Amino acid sequence: MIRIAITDDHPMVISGIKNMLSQYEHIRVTGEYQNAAALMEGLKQNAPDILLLDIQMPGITGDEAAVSVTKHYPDIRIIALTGFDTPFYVRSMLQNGCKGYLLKNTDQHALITAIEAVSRNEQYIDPALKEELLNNMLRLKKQKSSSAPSLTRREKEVLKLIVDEFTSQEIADELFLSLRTVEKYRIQLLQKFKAKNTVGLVKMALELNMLDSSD
Amino acid sequence: MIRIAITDDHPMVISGIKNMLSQYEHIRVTGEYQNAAALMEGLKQNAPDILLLDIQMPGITGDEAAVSVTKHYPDIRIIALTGFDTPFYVRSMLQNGCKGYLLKNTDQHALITAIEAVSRNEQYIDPALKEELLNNMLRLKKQKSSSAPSLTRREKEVLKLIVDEFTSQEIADELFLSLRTVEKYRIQLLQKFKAKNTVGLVKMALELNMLDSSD
DNA sequence: TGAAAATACCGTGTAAACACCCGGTTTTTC
DNA sequence: GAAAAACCGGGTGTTTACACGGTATTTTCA
Repeated sequence: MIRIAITDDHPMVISGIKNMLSQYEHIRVTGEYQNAAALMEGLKQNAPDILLLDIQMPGITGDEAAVSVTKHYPDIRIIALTGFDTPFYVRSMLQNGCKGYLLKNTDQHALITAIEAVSRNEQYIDPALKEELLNNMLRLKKQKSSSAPSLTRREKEVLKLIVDEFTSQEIADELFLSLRTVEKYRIQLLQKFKAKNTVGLVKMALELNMLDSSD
Repeated sequence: MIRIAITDDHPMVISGIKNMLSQYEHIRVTGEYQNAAALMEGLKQNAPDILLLDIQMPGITGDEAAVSVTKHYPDIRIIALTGFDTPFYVRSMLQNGCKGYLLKNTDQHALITAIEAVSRNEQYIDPALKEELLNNMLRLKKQKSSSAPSLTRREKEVLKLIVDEFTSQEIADELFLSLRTVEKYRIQLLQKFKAKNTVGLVKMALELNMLDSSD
């Protein structure tokens, strides 16, 4: 017997999910909430095994709600519900303790599959969303790397060591250069990246993936 | 008519690919090379439309070769070939101009699909590899976030501003604190993250995704 | 082959970061 | 209601980063 709570600010969604689940005898909906406050109240009385949680609710964002729930009820497994237009939140949600991720336009089969997978403590992510996530990741990186300034061999070497938390003196020792020379490269890097300080440099270097072995 | 060149240090692989492609009349193998030097020589004489490129070759790494080829021959579309054990390189390869990514144990159908997709200038990544990539990404992040130190409200605020390239004085002005107080938080952060300097701090903060809106 | 870029070095100076020390109040937590 | 943690501030000093100036040799590439 799997007990399920649903939280969504649209009553129609709740109704739809209940209808989809109604024919399964081993699944019972034990709570319905239309906002985060009602959810937290309800959990005190009756904690479910699985929580279907909308990530777009008025007042509180999904990841905040997820963090709050997992903190107080670590045994509740959360399946995030969302529209197709929010791949941005997915990673954050999964890191905040969600075991599953479903699209709202999912069909009955996927819903049951997700619930049963998560109740076995497995992860379930909607296949369409998986695809979207991966493409997002790759596309994002490629766009960014196109705007990366071109660095010389020495600049790259120095940058790598900066990212590895070397000081200028340590870099000088490592590359057999004078301190001044290294400091000059630092400033050149700052200018090329239009960064204000080393922090900006490191962020750019990491985002643009400029630290690979390639040339 | 699609012209294809193959570069792999294992003659058997080259032979296998040629055999798989032999029955397709619109595909012709126009070059076979067993190392990067031979490849670069061959391209001068006879540039193909598509290059099947092994990423594990003696002397030169795949991404170096890919960069070199795309630089001199931007019209050649590269499909990277690899074993299953190198998800690490995939992202780097795709950023270095590869349009496709195939596993060496791929079957004939996938090979043709990839070649035709890439010749239409689309991207093709082996489905199994896609799955692996995504899991790697998620798993990596989750492991890391479990080892994240817990920060207080102020520490998080200061950390965010540090990552935004604020100096201590600017942070003090922003949060209406004294310079000394901010410097103290900086040192606390360094200790909590076991970082050597601000660079380490920023790297950890970015990797651990500690800059979300959540509390 | 000649201009441009990359490499390497130096002088001088200010601003920022880092590292210790110390004191106190307020809020959280058990 | 006591203990712990978070909060806020200060003193003093060293190290590092950043900024501006300069010269000279080598490499790269059109």
